[in-house]
Amino acid sequence: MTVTATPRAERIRSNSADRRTRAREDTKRAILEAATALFEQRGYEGFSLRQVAEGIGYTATTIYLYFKDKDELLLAVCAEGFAEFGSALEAAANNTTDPALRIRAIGRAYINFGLTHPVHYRVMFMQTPDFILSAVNQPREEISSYQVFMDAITAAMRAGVIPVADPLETTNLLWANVHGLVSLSLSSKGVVPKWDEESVRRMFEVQHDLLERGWRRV
Amino acid sequence: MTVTATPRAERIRSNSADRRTRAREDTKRAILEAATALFEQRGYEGFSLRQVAEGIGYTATTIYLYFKDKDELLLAVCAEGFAEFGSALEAAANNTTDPALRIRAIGRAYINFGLTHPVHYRVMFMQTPDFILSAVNQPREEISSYQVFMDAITAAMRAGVIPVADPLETTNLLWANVHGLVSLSLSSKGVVPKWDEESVRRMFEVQHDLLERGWRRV
Amino acid sequence: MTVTATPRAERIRSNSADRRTRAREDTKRAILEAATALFEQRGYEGFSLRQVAEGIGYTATTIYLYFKDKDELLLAVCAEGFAEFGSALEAAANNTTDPALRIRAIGRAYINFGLTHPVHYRVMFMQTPDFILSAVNQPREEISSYQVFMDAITAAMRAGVIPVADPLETTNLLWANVHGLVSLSLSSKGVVPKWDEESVRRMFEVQHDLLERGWRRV
Amino acid sequence: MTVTATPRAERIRSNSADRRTRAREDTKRAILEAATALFEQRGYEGFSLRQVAEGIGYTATTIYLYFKDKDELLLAVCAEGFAEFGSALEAAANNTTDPALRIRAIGRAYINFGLTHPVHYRVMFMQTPDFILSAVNQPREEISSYQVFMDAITAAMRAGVIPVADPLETTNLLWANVHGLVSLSLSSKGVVPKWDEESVRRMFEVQHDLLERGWRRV
DNA sequence: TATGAATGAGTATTCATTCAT
DNA sequence: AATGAATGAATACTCATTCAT
Repeated sequence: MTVTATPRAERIRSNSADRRTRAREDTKRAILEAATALFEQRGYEGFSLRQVAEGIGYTATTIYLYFKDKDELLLAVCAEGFAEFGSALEAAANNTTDPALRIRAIGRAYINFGLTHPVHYRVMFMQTPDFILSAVNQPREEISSYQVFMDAITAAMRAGVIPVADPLETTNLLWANVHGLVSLSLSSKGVVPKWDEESVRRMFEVQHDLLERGWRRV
Repeated sequence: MTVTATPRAERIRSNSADRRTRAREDTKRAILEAATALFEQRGYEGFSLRQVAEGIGYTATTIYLYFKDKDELLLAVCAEGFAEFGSALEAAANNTTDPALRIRAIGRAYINFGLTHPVHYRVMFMQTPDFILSAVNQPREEISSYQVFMDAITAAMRAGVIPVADPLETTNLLWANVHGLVSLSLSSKGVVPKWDEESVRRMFEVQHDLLERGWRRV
Repeated sequence: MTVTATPRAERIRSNSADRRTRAREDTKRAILEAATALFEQRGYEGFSLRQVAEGIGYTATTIYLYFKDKDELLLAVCAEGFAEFGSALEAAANNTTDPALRIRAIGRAYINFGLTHPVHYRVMFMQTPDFILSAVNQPREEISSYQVFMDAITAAMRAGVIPVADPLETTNLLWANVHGLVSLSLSSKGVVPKWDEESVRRMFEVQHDLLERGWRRV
Repeated sequence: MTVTATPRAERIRSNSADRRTRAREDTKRAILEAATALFEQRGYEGFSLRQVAEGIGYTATTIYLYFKDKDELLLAVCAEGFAEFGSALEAAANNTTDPALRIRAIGRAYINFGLTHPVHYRVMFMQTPDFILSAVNQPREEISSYQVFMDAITAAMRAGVIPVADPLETTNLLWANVHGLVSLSLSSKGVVPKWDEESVRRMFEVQHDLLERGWRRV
């Protein structure tokens, strides 16, 4: 089979297919973004397909061409967030081999993700567990990021950097620390002073310094 | 208190007015309680005037005689939450004079409120500030509890129990710590292990121990 | 307690209540009739609350004030038909003591009901059994009329007027005979000749004569 | 059949046209069969173009290339039903020359068709005539089966097997008898006892026996 | 010939709200 | 003070149909 110029018809078909695929993905992306925004604004129950559709100038019906139903759309929104979140945490973890530094780096990445993806963060971590639970058959990316966190902690325990304790509970505790900063900043920015992005980053360092100091020779 | 010669008609009118006022307040209270119960049970979106009314044997229409609309009723429910929250924090603060202990006590009270009033907590601290802000005329009880927190902290700084730093930021940090535990527990209970009530209380003590140790070695 | 003139207020209240009750029943009746007509025209699946409502100038929502849901409305339609049908059959049965005549009388009443209540008849006997079955908890009036039929038949068997055979099957057979005439007339009037009301009544007599003659010569 | 000198181009065109026509008819047939199957399975209202299309691996849109709209497809399905029904009756009629037996055979064929094609039967004989009548352009196969019935009856009258009477009315009566059995079985199976297929066939024989006995020496 | 995208009308049902009484 | 009737807007979802390709 020689490399002939692709026949015209073929080329056209292929281009046309390409274009269609691209258009399809664009639309899907538009829906996803509108959905994310609305979900963040209104929460699970306040969320409506109609409004998503209106937001991007489509009919509600159209959404069904891209997502099976409401839940599938919402799950797609979450999945996206979890994927990116997991990557960010892993990248941070792989950036250093020092166990103490690694934990701080993960924390920083966490804070950073929350501050730069407020909408996704809200969707992922500030909703009733019902919704997430309903997606129980889906592969849980969420868990993967939790694992990154916990691995770093057990490593630090083995290295004697932090006192040995129940790893699950320690992970939860650290997670809660950063989650507290991020989520409170999302809910309080503009209402309570000193919840701007810069303050939050600074507060994280203070919080983590205190932690490390507390861990030392418990 | 002598029986002054109030004219009979006047007395009747007044009594009747009293009775009416009392009856009115009773009904209002009944509605409020039913609303709170439903609210705690079904959450913000699952909440419906019809069901509130049914719960106390009135027509949905009747509620409009006591509250302008759904939002006003919901705001009243929230206001009650803030009031109770503020009282709980104040009570905890007044229970001891030791500055360090007082901070811990406030934290405990905070955790306790969150765990026992999950739905209220959600609405009060885990939503876009829009809804709360829309209650512009309401006195901001929220601020008052913030004040309790901050007062305890500045006192502790003066007493040398915790290192001197920006009081606002320190308050935010402590708030974030407890908020992290409460809110993450609300979102993760049943999904991630060790987020049951007991674990959260235990984790709070650990968290606070670490903090105190960290403060001591600054 | 003397017969005083009823106090004015009382009278007004009572009248007003009466009027309301009457209005309510009128509306309910209107809905029922519109529903019956539509059900007959379009069958179970083609039937829609919206159209019923439009037909009588109400909003679809209004129907929910009178009937819990679609099924309750449809069941009411059927119940009505079955009640009247049962009465008609019983009346006919009680009109004579002669066993043979009684059977013929019941048949005539059956035919008469079908011809004069075509709409109800369609709803009651020409739909998928699914719907009727779904009403399984409802007291089954239908059965009562079936019973009238069967009682007359067993009596006739005991009297030696018709040959002894399985009563259920004999009932089914007689029922099928009259049902065939009625239902075919409903589906064929205007399409096939000789399916007008008068012909049907005449055909019933012929059919029954043949039956009796057949029975006699078994 | 000699190979005449059709020009090559012409031959190609013609073959190609043939092939296209054949392909077209194959597809049409496939659609029709899928439609019939779905129709038999889900009934008139449960029937959806989307599902028909899916069943044969085409898009819903494709169906519009073969049938103008949903109704046209449904009418085609019905037409097939009428055709098959007519054939079945004719076949039964031609199977014997004995006038009495022929009538019974036609009846049996009728019962058989109804029991084995319940959904078709429903649409053909248990609906308001509107839908069928709307198929004005369709040749009325229905009539042809009616004719088969009536021919057998007039023949039987001439042969003295059944008493002479108005042929139309006699046909209607016989039709009603079998229709009663079939249609009541369709509506009552599972609700009323003894309406299973076997009972119906048995009841038909009983019914017909009685008829013949009634006819003898009226 | 076949398809993918899109739409508009339709379905049952729920809810907040208004109005006359 | 309380209610019953009624409405209009909203919800998720399905379907027949059209159009450009």
